[in-house]
Amino acid sequence: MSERYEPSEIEPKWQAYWERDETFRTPEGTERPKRYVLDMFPYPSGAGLHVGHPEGYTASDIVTRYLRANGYAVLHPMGFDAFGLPAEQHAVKTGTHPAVTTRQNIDTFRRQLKRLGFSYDWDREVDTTDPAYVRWTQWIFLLLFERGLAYQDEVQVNWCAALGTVLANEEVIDGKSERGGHPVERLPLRQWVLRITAYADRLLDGLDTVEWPTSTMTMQREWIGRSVGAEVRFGVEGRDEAIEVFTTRPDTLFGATFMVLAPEHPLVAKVTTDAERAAVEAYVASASNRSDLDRQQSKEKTGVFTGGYAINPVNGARVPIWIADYVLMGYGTGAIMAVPAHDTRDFEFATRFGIPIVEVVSRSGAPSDAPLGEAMVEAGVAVNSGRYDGMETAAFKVKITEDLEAAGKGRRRVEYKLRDWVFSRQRYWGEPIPIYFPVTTDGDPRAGAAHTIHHDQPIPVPVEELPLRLPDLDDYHPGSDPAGVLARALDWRFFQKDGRWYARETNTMPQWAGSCWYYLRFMDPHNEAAAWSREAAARWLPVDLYVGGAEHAVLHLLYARFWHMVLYDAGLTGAVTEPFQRLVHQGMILGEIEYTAYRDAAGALVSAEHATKNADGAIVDRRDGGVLSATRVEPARVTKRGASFVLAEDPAIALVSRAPKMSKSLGNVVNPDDIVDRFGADALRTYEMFMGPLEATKPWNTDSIQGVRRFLERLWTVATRTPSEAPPPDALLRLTHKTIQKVGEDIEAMRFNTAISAMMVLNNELAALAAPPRFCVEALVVLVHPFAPHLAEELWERLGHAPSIQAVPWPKHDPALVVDEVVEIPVQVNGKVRGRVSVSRDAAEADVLAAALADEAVARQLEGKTLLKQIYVPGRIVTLVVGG
RNA sequence: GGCCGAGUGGCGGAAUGGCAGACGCGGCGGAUUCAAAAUCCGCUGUCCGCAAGGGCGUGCCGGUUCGAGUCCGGCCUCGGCUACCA
Repeated sequence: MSERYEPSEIEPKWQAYWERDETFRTPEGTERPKRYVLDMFPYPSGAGLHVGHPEGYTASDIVTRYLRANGYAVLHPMGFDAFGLPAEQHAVKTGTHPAVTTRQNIDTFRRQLKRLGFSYDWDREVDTTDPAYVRWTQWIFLLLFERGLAYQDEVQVNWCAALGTVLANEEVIDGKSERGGHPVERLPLRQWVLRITAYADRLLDGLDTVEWPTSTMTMQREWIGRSVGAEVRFGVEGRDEAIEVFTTRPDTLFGATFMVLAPEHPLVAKVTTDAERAAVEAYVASASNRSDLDRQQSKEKTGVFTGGYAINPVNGARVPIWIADYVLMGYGTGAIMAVPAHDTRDFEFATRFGIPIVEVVSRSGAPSDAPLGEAMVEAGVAVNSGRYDGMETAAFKVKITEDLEAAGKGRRRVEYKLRDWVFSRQRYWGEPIPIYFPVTTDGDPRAGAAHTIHHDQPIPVPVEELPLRLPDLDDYHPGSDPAGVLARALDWRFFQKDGRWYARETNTMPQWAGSCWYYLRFMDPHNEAAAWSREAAARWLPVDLYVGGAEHAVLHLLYARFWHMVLYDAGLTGAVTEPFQRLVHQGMILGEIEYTAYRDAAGALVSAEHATKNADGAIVDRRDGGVLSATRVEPARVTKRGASFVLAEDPAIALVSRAPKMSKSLGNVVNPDDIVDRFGADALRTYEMFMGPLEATKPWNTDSIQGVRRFLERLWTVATRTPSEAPPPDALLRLTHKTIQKVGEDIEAMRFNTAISAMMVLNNELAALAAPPRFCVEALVVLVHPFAPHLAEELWERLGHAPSIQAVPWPKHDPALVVDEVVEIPVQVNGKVRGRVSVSRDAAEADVLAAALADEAVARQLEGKTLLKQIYVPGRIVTLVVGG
C-alpha cells in the first residue's frame, strides 16, 4: 500500500470491506432508537448517473453515518423506479424486452452508486418492475378498488398519438407532452381514475404536521386549491332551467351584470336564441379545436352572446348570458356570475364587449365618483347592494349565503382545484391493472370472434393470483388503439373460466404507482406473506428524513401521501398518518459558468446590451433587428469592467455570463465516473457538499474540486505523521472541541459546506505541527468520516485501530472548552472599529469600558469630543457614541 | 400576471442585529527544482498614501436601532414553479 493518498487504491479496498463485513446492514431487534433516512430513488436511465444524483445521496449518507455514530439504528435503503417510457421506447426500436434493458441499467446504476461509497443496506434493494414488487403494487390497487377509490370513467383525456398513450394533466406542458414534446389532443376515453379528491381536506390538513420546505407546502396547498364560497342558482328567463354558479364572492351578487357559461356547458344549446345560434355554434366549435397552447397565446378575451338572459336571484335583474372559453368546464359548475367591477377577468371581458360595470364594494363605504379604471378585487364595504349596504365583505359573505340558503336559491360550497387522478396508461411497461371483465361472444375472441366486453362489471383478480404478469410481446409499438398495447396480446387478454369468457384490463398503471409505496416495502422487503408487516411499520415509520428534488414537490409527494392515508385507513401504517416527516430538496447543479459573445450577420462582435429577444424568441440587435449568433468565449479572454463582463481585448464588447443547466445538447454534462477516476469518490462527495448550501442551485466547477482534494491530501499528510501522545496545547484543544461542536450542529442542520470549512480550519492548524496531538487528529478523522468515508477508514486503521470507523461513537465536545477564557473585544466609535481590547470572558462591564477608553487608537478618536453613550455587549463588542 | 427563492470580492460562498468577506477556487510574489508539475510560505474587496493611517463598500431608495448584509416599507434584476380555478 502506497504512502501517498491514493483514492484508487483505498476506495475499492474499503468498499470491499464494507460489503464483506456487512457494515451497513440495518440493525433489527435492537433497543436502539430508530431513524429512517430515505433518498428519492432514481429512474435507471441508460445514460447512467449524473452529478446531480450524488448531491442528495451524499447529504443523506452523511446524516445516516452521523446518526449511526450517535447510536441510532438507521434504515437507509436504495432502489430503482424502473417502469417508464425510455426502456419501452428502446424496446420499440430494438425489440429488446424492456426488462432486459432495465436490468442492465440497474446494474450500471448500482455499480456507480457503490463506487461513491454510499452506506445503503443493499440487501433491501427494491426494483418496482420486479414481479415480487408488482404483486404488492397490484394488491394496493385492489385495496383502493374495494374501497371505492378506484373507478372507471369516460374522461376527456390528453391523448398523445405519438406516444400512444393518455397523459395526466401534469404531464402535459403547454399542450405538448412533457416527455418528447409531442402534440396532445383531448378526447373521451374509458379510464381508471383514483378518487384522490376524497382525501383533499386530509391532504391539506396533514401539511400542518410535517417539516417541509414552505415552498413545497405552498405548492401542494395551491394544487389542492381549496376555496370556500357559495353555489348560487340563477333562473333562465322564459325557461324552466336554472344555471348554477360557484362563487367565492357571493357578497358581489348585486354587481353581477352578466353570466358566462363554458363553451362545453350543457345549457349552452338551451339558452341560445335562434338569432344567435349560428354564432354560438361557431364559437363552440372553434373553442373545442383550440389547444391549451393557443388559448394561452391569445391574451384577448373572446366570447359570444347567447341571446338568453338569466335572472339575478337577489334583485330580479335581467343579466345576459354569454359563453367564453375563459370559463372552464372542469372547475366549479362550468358557469360563473360575472362581476366586472370586482374580478379582473370579468372586467377585461366587460370592457371588451361593452357590458355595464356596477360597483358593489368600495374601500370607503361610499360609491366611487368616477368609473372604475380596473377591477377592485379587495375586501371592503358593500354599496349598491340594497339592504346589505354598509356590510363588511367577510360578514356579508356569511350573511348572504345564509339568506340564499333560506330562500332555496343557493348554499355554502367548497371547491377544489384538485381533480381525481387518471390512473390508466395505454403502454406496455407498467404494472397491469389486476381487473377483468365479463365478455359476451359467440365464439373465441382470441380467434377474432365478435364480442362485447362489459366494462361496467369489473372483477378484481383474486389476490392469490397476484402478481398478474405482463405478457411477452414481439412488438411494443403503441399503435393507434386507445385500449393500449396489451389489447393486442389476445392470448393474455382473453381467458375462459367456468365456460365463460372474460377479458383482462389492458391499461397499465402510470409510473407514479411504484413510487407511491416503495418506502413501505423497504421496511420489510423480503416479506412474501404481506407487502410489509405491522411490526416493521411500527418499527420504522415514518420516514424521518426524505431527500429529493423539488421537481417532485407536487405529484410524487401528493400521490404517495394519498396512498399512505388510504393504507392508514386500512390499518396498515400504525398511527402514522404522514409518510415523510422532514423533507429536504437538494438544489440543482448547473453546468460550468460560460461567457457568451454576440456576432451580427457580418461576423462583427456586438455588445450584449444591444441584444434582445424578439417575438419569435430569436436573439436580435435591438437597434436594427438583425439576427445575432452567440459564441462561447474562453474565461481567459474575459475581464470585468464595472458591473459587467467584457472581452479583455475589446472592453467595449460586453458579454453574457451564465451557468446553463447540464444537458447533452450543450455538451456540458459531467459524468461522476470521470470525476471519481480523476479525484476519487471522497473528493467528489466532499466537493458536492462544499459547493454551497444544499438547497441552492449552484454551478459546477471542476477546478474547485482540486481544492477539496488538496484538503483530503493534507489530512492524509497530517494523520500519517507520527502523532504526539502529549496533551494538546490549550488553544488547539479548544479549537478541536469547537470543531466537534460545529460539525455536529452543522450536520444536523444539513449545513455541510460550513462543516467542511470548519474541518479545513482545524486541519490547517494541525498541518503546521510536525507531531500533531493524537486526540486532535483522531477527532478530526472521525468528524470527516461521514463526508470522506474511505479516507477516514484508511486513516483510522493506520492510526492503529481496528475497522470500522463507523462503529466509533461520535465525539462529544466539552462545553467548558468551546468558550475562550480571554476574548478580544472590538471597540467601535460611531459604528467604526477603532481598536480592540483583550479581556476576560466574564469581565465586569465597567472594567471593559475602562480598558476600551484607555486604548490609544480609541482615545485618539475621542479627543475633543463628548462621549454620549457607551455600550458593552458582553463578550462581543464595545460601542462608543460621541458627538461634537 | 401569481407564488417561492436569491442578489455580498475576479469566482463558489461565510457571517445568533455586534469586527463584512470565514473556508475554498483563481491571481500575484517567494521557497524548493537543472527546469517544470506537485508541494510549502506570504499577499490578495476597492480607492488615496512610501508608510502609519484614512475614505468607500453586501442590487437601489427610505425607515427602525448605539449598531443593519441581517429587521420593516417601497422598488429593480435574476432564477425556479405556476398560470384565466370564478
